[in-house]
Amino acid sequence: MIETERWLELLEEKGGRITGPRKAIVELMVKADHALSPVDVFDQARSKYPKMGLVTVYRTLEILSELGLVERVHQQDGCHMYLRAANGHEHLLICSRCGKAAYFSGDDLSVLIDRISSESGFVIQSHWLQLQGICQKCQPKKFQTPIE
Amino acid sequence: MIETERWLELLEEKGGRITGPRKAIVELMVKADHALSPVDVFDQARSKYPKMGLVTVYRTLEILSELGLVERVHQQDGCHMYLRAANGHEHLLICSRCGKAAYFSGDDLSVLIDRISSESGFVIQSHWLQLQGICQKCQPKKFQTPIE
DNA sequence: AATGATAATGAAAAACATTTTCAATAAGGA
DNA sequence: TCCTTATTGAAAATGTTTTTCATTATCATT
Repeated sequence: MIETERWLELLEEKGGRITGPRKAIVELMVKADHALSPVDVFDQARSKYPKMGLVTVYRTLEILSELGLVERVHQQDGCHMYLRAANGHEHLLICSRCGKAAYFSGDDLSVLIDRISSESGFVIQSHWLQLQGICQKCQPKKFQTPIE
Repeated sequence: MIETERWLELLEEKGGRITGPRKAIVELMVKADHALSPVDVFDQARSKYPKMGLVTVYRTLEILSELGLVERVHQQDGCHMYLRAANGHEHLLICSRCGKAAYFSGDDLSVLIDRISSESGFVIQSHWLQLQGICQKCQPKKFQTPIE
């Protein structure tokens, strides 16, 4: 649970208060290994903090996002899921069926980025590399009709 | 305008009808070099087809998207812009200020993908590589990167 | 421990974005 | 030209996110 503490300390350093709803959301996001929508977070967090409001989930995800601890996940069927942010040069590998997340590193895009920068005249600010696939658990079900 | 014809032919082959609203939207998307929201498309397309409804824009973008001709653009401040889809192994370079799009190629992620696939157990379906930056027009002059 | 300033909360309402419904229209084969 | 049916626009519905505001709770200061 050391990671939870770290997130809460960062929140505090930024001038935020540590509250019940925030603790519940942080605990949940720290250990989430599947992308979660605000409503997913809301539902799960209410078991720890039943008075939780959905608005607080939105607000807390925004703060965690500003702190770089959480990131919105981009998927072909929408972009309203959240996940622990990638650290350093990690990139996301995500299951397009169940949202299971894995992180990988090992690419080196710096040469490419330098080249594109000078060819295009753009000042490159960030890059985004993500792999979509089907995780092991979902593979036997690959040919089933997707859940609606 | 040969590209416009190609899009319309693909639409027709798919069993769709070629209509005024669709022609207006296709012409616009073919030559768009900035990411456009459905409302942007709506506004621009109405100059060619004043009766255009916003719903038709949504529907047409969806069809063009199914045909692989148009793609939703993912940006940190939202994912409701559209752009001509990348062809083949092209990837998108987008200005985070004005939405100006450029495409690049020259990466080879296949080795990385094979490695991640076997390490993670995921069956990799697709990959997304995108660079975010500031285009030349949006840069303060003193920071401009000269094009080579 | 009690106090007080104010940050954070939840509920309701508002603001957006997108989709569905449906009657009227128009595309394009017969 | 006719006829079938895909397409359209308007309105309503749906879904997501943000704003507003009165109440509550945190935590620095006593």
